[in-house]
Amino acid sequence: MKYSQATDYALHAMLYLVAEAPDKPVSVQLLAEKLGVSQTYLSKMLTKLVKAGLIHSVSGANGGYKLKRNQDDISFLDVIQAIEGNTSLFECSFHHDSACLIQQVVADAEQQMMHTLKSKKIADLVAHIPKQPHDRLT
Amino acid sequence: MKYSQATDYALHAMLYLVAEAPDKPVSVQLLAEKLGVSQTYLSKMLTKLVKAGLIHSVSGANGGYKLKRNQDDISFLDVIQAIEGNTSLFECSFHHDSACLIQQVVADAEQQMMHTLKSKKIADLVAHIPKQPHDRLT
DNA sequence: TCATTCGCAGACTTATCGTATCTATAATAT
DNA sequence: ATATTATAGATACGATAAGTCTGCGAATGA
Ligand code: SF4
Ligand code: SF4
Repeated sequence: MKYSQATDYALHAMLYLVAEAPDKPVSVQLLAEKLGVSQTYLSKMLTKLVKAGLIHSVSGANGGYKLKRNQDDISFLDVIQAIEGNTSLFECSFHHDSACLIQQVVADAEQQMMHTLKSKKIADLVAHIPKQPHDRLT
Repeated sequence: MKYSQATDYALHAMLYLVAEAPDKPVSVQLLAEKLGVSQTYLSKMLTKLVKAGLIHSVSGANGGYKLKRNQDDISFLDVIQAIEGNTSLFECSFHHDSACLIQQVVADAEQQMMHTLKSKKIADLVAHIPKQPHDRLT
């Protein structure tokens, strides 16, 4: 049970967008090269980020992606949920009359995690990184 | 990104073991019937619980499974980790020199969740359930 | 205007993992 | 001994993740 690799890519891409050029659009070509992943595949994740309202896309020549909100508003939770969805870790297919106590317990615990992930902003990491998020090799 | 259905089965099985017969062994046949899942499949999860030290198995006629520890010592986290493993939600394949800040953030958040799951005991739910954990239908 | 550059969307293939079954084996009570 | 029960391995199936290919539409600039 792990976050998908797509989340990994998305986090690194956001990290780059925040650290490098908050205003100027960055092409998927450059991002894909930095992360060592194909353009078409990475674009799927970036599109998800767009639909989640985290970034903004501009078509045409010299286009690319740039941040939509203030960079301090973008949390880890935002990125993770944009990719992984916002379904609970525990969801039973069988619905019965009384409320499910098991789901309740897991949901409560998950809420703790989400709270922490929401408080952590992408920009928080940038400060600790010398120049820019390193290129991924794998 | 969801817990596997096996975790669902394991939780319900543990719930039954705690609620019904903490001492007398319960056969996988009975448990499987209650949960609506095949014996051979459920046995795999129960074996994992055995290896995790949560329950004890006794072979032979009138055998089955019974709790190993005190029932108040068995937390949700114990069961979940027995099935899902204890790997972090976020693990990058690429290891570089400096520590990974992303993994750090997610691990911290996950720790919050684990703390809650550890404080919640299986026995806590039994008190709220009228007679016994209901049979699963699906 | 026209061609180039770019993001977007859908169909598609492949790999991986969860789910589930079957069978054989070992251990224990009667 | 025989029936009963857990355990382990091999195997098959299905769902989802991972990745590719292709065409379309929007914007730029020459
Ligand atoms: S108690 Fe919760 S997990 Fe169990 S069958 Fe009911 S809804 Fe599903
Ligand atoms: S920063 Fe972390 S997630 Fe990114 S490549 Fe390095 S180890 Fe992997």
